[in-house]
Amino acid sequence: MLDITFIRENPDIVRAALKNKNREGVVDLDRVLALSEERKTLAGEISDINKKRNEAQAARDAEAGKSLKESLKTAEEKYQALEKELVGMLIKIPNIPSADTPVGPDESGNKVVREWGDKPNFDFTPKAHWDLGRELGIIDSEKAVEVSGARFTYLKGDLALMQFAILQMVIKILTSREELQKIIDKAGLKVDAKPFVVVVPPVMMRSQVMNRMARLDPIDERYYFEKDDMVFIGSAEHTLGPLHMDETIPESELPLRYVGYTVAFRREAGSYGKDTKGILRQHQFDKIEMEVFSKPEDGLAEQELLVAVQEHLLQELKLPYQVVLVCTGDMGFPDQRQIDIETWMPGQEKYRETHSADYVGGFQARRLSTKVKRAAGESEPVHMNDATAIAMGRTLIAIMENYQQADGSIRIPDVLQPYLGKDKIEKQR
RNA sequence: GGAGGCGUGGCUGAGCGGUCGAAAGCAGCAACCUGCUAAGUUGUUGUCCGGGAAACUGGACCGAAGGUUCGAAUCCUUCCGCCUCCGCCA
Repeated sequence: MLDITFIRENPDIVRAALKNKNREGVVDLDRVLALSEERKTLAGEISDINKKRNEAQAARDAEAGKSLKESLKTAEEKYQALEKELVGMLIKIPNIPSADTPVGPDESGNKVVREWGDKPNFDFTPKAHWDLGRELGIIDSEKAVEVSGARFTYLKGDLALMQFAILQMVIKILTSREELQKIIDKAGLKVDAKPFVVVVPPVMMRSQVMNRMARLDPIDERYYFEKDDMVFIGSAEHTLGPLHMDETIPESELPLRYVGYTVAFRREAGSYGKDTKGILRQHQFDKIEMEVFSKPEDGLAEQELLVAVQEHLLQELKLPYQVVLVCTGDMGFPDQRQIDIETWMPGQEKYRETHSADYVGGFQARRLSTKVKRAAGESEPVHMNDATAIAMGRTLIAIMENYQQADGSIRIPDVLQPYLGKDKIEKQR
């Protein structure tokens, strides 16, 4: 949610943001501004009534007390109705894109800012991961369909082990001040190398808190348990973000950096028939996610750090990728700036999205009520960043397709070999 | 799942219908004092919203939302959370 004061002072910027997201018809900004004025006036009236009421009570004036009680009730009911309508509209207003975000209608407007790595040259026709997976016996989709339905798979044997190897590699880097310092130096950044705290967060949460995270809509994308009013998370970000809700953090303690490992659930409503083969688009996949709480002025630099971490991980795995600055029409609702990384998938001859880094500013913190206490004494919403460290399924795909050999086996990336104790994946059952 | 208990300021904890934004202690801050690794004395210290240049001032806040009452931290209802015992369980 945006700050109402900001909206009042910058209606044109907000109007532009609505236009970019095709939400002009969804939110009547003039109504929002009128409501906020009305709310202010009414709050003053309520305060006055309360003053008189306190006086009546002190005088034990029953008659005046009764009548004031009535006026208070009327005023408060009006205030609540107004507040409800106002907030209902406020939460439909997307965040304001950063100055360097390209303007565009959809993903066609995204901008590739850099590429890394050489795409592999094969002297044979490279296979897609679903064929490799089936032939090697490390992905079983047929049985998963019978047991769980479409968009579920069994990862087996060395492929499952590779997932754990990646997890260990990533955790080792993110918890090491020295490793982070190397990444920071390499990227030419000026941030502290404070290590990430490892978290295993809940995968279910109250729908109400998900709403405060501005991630409940569209509800069709969530697995929702009506009986308990709970939703499955679509990312560790959803339960890492509220880790400090209703808290005020002294600025000396920031930044707070977390890395969470969870399964993520996506209903994939509306993507029927898209990417149905293999493990690219699953209802369930494991993911390592980073979440950072920072001072507002450090938010963009923290995003740069998260992107640098993502790039470092892909470079360690020697996977070719491109970094994409996501445009206004394609970026997430709470995002101020979104940077995606797409990794080369030779079996499909395409770059596919494997990482996303979302800088949301104070957009989520405002409703979560996570604040920073400045040294001078005042407090304001903290700024938040969330970013993929590794989306397991898609990273496994990239490794399988980039490291495939003429004989149908898959070479294991050098950095992962120590964790797996071998150098290639061969046919197994 | 059954039975009982409890949610008060940064912490501990009193208050059980008006004199309560709330005792006391601890912690914090300031001044004074003191020669031994810091103690003592005194004063002071909650958050949020509005008005004011400021001093200051009006309002709200005792888990949350409703209700009773002229008046609620105190009584009632619902919800959320925590604790103890029993049952069950990884």
